[in-house]
Amino acid sequence: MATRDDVARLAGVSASTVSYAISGRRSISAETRERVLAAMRELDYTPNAFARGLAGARKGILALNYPLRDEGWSPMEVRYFETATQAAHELGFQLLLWPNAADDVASLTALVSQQLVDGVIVMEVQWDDPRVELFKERGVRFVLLGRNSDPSGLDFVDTDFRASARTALEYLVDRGHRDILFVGEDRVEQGHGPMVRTINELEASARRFGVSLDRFAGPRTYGTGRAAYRHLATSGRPVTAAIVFNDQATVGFINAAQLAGVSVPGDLSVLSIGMGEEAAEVDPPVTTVTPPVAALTDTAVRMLVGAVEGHPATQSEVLMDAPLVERGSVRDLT
Amino acid sequence: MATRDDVARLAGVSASTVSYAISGRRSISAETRERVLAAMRELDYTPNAFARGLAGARKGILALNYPLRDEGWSPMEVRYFETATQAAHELGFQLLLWPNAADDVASLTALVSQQLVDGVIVMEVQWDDPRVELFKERGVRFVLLGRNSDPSGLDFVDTDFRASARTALEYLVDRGHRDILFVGEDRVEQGHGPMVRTINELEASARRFGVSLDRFAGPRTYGTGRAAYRHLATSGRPVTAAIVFNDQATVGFINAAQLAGVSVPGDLSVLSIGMGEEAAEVDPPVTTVTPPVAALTDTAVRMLVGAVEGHPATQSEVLMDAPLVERGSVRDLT
DNA sequence: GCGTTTTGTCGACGCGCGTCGATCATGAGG
DNA sequence: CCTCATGATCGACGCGCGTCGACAAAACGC
Repeated sequence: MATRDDVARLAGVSASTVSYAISGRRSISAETRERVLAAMRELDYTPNAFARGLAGARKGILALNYPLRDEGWSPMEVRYFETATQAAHELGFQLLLWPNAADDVASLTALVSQQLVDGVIVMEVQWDDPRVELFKERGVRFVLLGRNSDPSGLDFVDTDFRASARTALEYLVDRGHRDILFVGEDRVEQGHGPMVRTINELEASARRFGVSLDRFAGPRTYGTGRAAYRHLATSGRPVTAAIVFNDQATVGFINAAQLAGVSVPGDLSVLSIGMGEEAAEVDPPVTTVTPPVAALTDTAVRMLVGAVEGHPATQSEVLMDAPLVERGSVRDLT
Repeated sequence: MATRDDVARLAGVSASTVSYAISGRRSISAETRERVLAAMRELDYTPNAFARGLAGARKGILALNYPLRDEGWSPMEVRYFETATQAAHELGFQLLLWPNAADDVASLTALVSQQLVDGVIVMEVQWDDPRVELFKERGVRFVLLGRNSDPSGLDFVDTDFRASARTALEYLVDRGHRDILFVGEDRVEQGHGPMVRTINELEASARRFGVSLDRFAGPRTYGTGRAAYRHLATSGRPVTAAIVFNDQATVGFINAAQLAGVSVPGDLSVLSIGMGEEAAEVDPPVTTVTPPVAALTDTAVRMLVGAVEGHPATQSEVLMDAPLVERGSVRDLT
């Protein structure tokens, strides 16, 4: 493998000139730069990542701390990782996945202490998240993809789940639905921000609109959807529409209804919060309110990279709206 | 951040002694080692990853080259990544995801030239895969998770798809099924090894058993399953069982059948190749023949790490069986 | 008792690069 | 003609660690 010295020798310049020709941090005559670049091409030279990381301030590696649950990843979660990786690569960074749990402070400390990464993107942020303290103490740069209970002064990017919940409920109410079932995940107690904010807002809005809101929750599985339908069928409530914030359960819910002879959306409307493109593949295609995953991760990665490279942060607290995509799984009763 | 010199000073030894106390590559008296370890603990010292990578032979980073398709990842694919990450972490390595396509030689070359990684695990291996040549030329250590058309002399770990296909077909034939539909993916032309090997073996076995085998293929989507059922319904063939090698399509296929009033497995049996644990969540739970993902990635990672650390390879060509898990989606006609 | 290995430790060097200070040539300004 | 700023380049150093050779002390063989 060619090194900087090889390039310098071939180009007939000093080693530091090669560095400056690459980085552009000092002025180099056009002619010299050309000679250097030509030598680099000829030798097929690429700077050694470890030497750069050791000598310079920028290491070129980011970490995505994404706690994995037993259920594995849903398509949406995969997209977070996918788009984050892509955004990082576009900016010349590598992306490491750290699947450690939020409270696995020991492992995270060990990882961080190696000084391998320039910063961390923190996923699945809890209401009271120990990672915030940990990274602050250690002087590790980080951006939250989500929010804890008090995110003031922190860099974060999050979906505005209160607004999403309002959007979803209003959409149903506008179409004449007055008896609604909410199917969520059983993670409220664990301080899952999106679920907490969604439920709070749904209940507030339901009260305001004067509509009835039943609730059901379970793990993120197909089976939870079926269980939710059984719950609905046996509850005796005159539910005409369901909001499902549990992507795996959505399909199970719809299938269970259909197998019971209930038509969707003829007899029962379904609106999903959080399902991705796969919602278009279901029969019927599902109307969704979905976080703008690519925009979220893109913003988070750029914020982190901006901090690493010393650009002044243009914005450090970002809330994004989740757009509603109509696909026909909600019937208009009016 | 404390450095090796700080530890040495506190322990009253030289810097190199600290290194040897950590690595154990030279004998150190028990007493000295204890002093060093105590100093490390006191200063909360962790060796700097970049310095290690620069000075030593081992870099502590592996790459997983996993070409991502537009459909994103299925649960199975996620598990490959997940288990590989875990295996790497257990062995003290970090794992980078390189989602570059197999024929994106330029990008892969650029990544490899940075010398950031000790080796690469190659996923989605094609019949004629340019990466094999690329990595060989560049002297990059790699292990194939899969096989190209001529894997002799290469390190690889793969599922024995011929055996899996045989297992699946025999299972159905043993239970009296004589008219079978195979639903696959439309990736045969692109040289997708598992699909090619499976189809070849299925056709050979079908001929041997004297059973009829219809075929349908499509992208890895829920919709493909529905299309497959329409195909079956309009074909007029007396099909009693389907083998589906397309995890997303499996659910769509079953649902379409059920909505048409066809009971699974009462009227139609379904056996999936390649679905993971999520098969248990479907209604009815689906009988599967599934690659041992964790064992595969574990073996691949260990092979790679073994090579990196200079252990003699115990085995460099591994074929693993995909076990059949009965879950009740196949009816016994005998 | 004296050579000879073994054990434990130290100092020095190199990995490949980013960057600081110094140098030298050039041209502008007086 | 002499300053003084500017542009272009070079040499040296340091980042933090792994490892080699050297060396003193201890253990061994006879």
